[in-house]
Amino acid sequence: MATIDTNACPTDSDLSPADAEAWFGLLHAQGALVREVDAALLAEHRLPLSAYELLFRLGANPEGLAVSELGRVVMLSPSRVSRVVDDLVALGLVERRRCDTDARISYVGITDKGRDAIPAIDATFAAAVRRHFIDRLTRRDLDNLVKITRKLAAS
Amino acid sequence: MATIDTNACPTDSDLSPADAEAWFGLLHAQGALVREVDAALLAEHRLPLSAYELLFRLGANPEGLAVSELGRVVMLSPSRVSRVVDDLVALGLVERRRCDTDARISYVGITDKGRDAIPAIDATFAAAVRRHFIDRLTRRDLDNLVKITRKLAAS
DNA sequence: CAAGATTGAGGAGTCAATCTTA
DNA sequence: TAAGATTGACTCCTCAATCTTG
Repeated sequence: MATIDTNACPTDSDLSPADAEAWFGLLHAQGALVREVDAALLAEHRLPLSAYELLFRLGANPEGLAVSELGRVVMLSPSRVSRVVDDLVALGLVERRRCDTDARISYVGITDKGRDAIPAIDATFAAAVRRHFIDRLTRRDLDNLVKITRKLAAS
Repeated sequence: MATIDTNACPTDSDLSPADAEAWFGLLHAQGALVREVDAALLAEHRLPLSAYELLFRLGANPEGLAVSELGRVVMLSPSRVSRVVDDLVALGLVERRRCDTDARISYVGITDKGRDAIPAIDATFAAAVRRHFIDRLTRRDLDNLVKITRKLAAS
């Protein structure tokens, strides 16, 4: 309903109605998507999406990642990463490790407990993403989306 | 860089690498997009993107919209709308109007000052959206995106 | 009681300032 | 001095509780 209203209202913007629909459509669809997946993770594991993404990246990098590297990978500021890591450390899923060659760096690595926890969390994540995103689109749609987001990322 | 790392790392997720790239690619590209447009609006008019969108919808509805309607159109909670409206009222761009037939409803309408302010604000918005989004894609990409977001919105 | 709007509390995220080490 | 991490103060946003009116 809201979406139809939004799209049906060809505003006075400098943007053409088609361009405006592309922008607001993306904005709103993606907002709804993130809300759904975040809510599923929160409900089943009390972890927000950003904590999941951090944990997931650390699972793929057992040697650990510096806070700033982690921030680049998940697109979060160092300060936010630092606080999410605090939370994950409190849960025992992750640990901070000293760097021998440069004491300024704080490596973050997954713990055994964290590694054990990943499959269940990932199942929740994957189910939500499939249900609200993947399964609603064709393979062709997804390919197009990847092409588009790659173009946008090349800035 | 960050994007390439992200995409190049074919995680252990239940999601296929292609599906994961579509999800995270969309997540990250859209996050960056919103940041850019929001920053432009903030820098040039001291208004966040959500205030712009409210103002813009009200410009297209001179008779005014109820707070809850406005929330549906811009995809914000009623409480958030209420506070953004506070800010816009303080700036004199918008006003609250009583509803004669149902005193529970608070209509929000644009003021003359608000109407006068729209063109400059919209120019900033449109320029930012073009620069970071529209101009980076082909017409075909945008059509595909609209098709995709429509499918996603039909939930 | 239910619906619309507002307020309070709190989560998620940022930037700027600070602390430590190179 | 500058780089990496953390902390403080702030914004944006939501949910739950409250107030008012139907």
